[in-house]
Amino acid sequence: MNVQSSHGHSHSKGPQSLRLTKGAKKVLEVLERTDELSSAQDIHSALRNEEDSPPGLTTVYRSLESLVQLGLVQSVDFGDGERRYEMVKPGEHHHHLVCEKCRNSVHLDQCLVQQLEESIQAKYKFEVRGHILEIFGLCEQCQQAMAPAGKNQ
Amino acid sequence: MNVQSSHGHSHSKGPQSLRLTKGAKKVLEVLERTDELSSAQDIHSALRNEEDSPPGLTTVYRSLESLVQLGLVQSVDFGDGERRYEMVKPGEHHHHLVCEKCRNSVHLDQCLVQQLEESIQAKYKFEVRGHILEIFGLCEQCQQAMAPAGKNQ
DNA sequence: TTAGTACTGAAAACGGTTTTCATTTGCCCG
DNA sequence: CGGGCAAATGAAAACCGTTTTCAGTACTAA
Ligand SMILES: [Mn+2]
Ligand SMILES: [Mn+2]
Ligand SMILES: [Zn+2]
Ligand SMILES: [Zn+2]
Repeated sequence: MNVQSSHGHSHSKGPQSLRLTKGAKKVLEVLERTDELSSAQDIHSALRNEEDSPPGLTTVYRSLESLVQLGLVQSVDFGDGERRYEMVKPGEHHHHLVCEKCRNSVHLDQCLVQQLEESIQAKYKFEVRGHILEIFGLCEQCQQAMAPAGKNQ
Repeated sequence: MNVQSSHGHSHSKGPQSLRLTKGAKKVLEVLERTDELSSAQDIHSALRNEEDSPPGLTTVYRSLESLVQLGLVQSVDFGDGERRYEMVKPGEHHHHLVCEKCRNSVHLDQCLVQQLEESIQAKYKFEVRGHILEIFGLCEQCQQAMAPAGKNQ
């Protein structure tokens, strides 16, 4: 995986390609110091609160696209229409247990699907290339907070 | 699971509730005879091509909402911003292998997540309530169609 | 019939994302 | 130093699936 800084001018890809532009660096900085998942808007407003000339929302989107392609960031889909992003170990990915009550999420340390790829390949002759997997429910704290009192929702 | 016909007037839920309205029946008819996943728009245009007074798109959305709640239909999210729907065995659900080339999908017969719920519960004290899981790749035909000739995409 | 409620649908609103396009940036080279 | 030029940027508009609004209609019970 070949990560280069912007204006490195390697005579390669066309526009919108895999350079770490100024904007992308700022986006990455925000993600670096967050353990939670952030939407494009989250990132954008974080930057507006701290940068003197923050990148526009469009640039944030474009940066995220590059960062995902570079394997430094993954995009996560909770099915609520708003994509979230987070840093990952380069080239890796993971899934989550998302609490429906407090919205916190546990980052799983191993992918449940990867270890099934072979059997899927064998059984269905299907070449797995990617997948979506997110698990929803209640985290330990919210279970407890729910049990004693009258169940809230 | 208590499925009743519209205007059955059980003195229960408020509006927007779990009745099988005229519109919902038509929607269900469309889904009954399709093996593929259908978007709301798909269903809507199917109905416009065959009904003399087809339900509006709004009604299609509302019907799908009810049908999902009734457990007769599941909504599936491929992460492309357009939700799809399909009939399921009442109260059940399943996942798919989606071919990125021909867009056909294999309906899996067992849920990979359900059998992991216990261990997740044990390891993370997380109460699983739901999940998203879809797998993308290449179906057998598309693999073959790809291998011999110059690889298309 | 009448009154009350659920259902319906056209149009507008919504909200996240993408596209457009004119401007700016900054490296390259003469 | 200047242009020259391609990449990067951002404001505004477009997009597009979905939801909301609200006024009209259909149905049912009394
Ligand atoms: Mn994570
Ligand atoms: Mn299916
Ligand atoms: Zn995975
Ligand atoms: Zn499942």
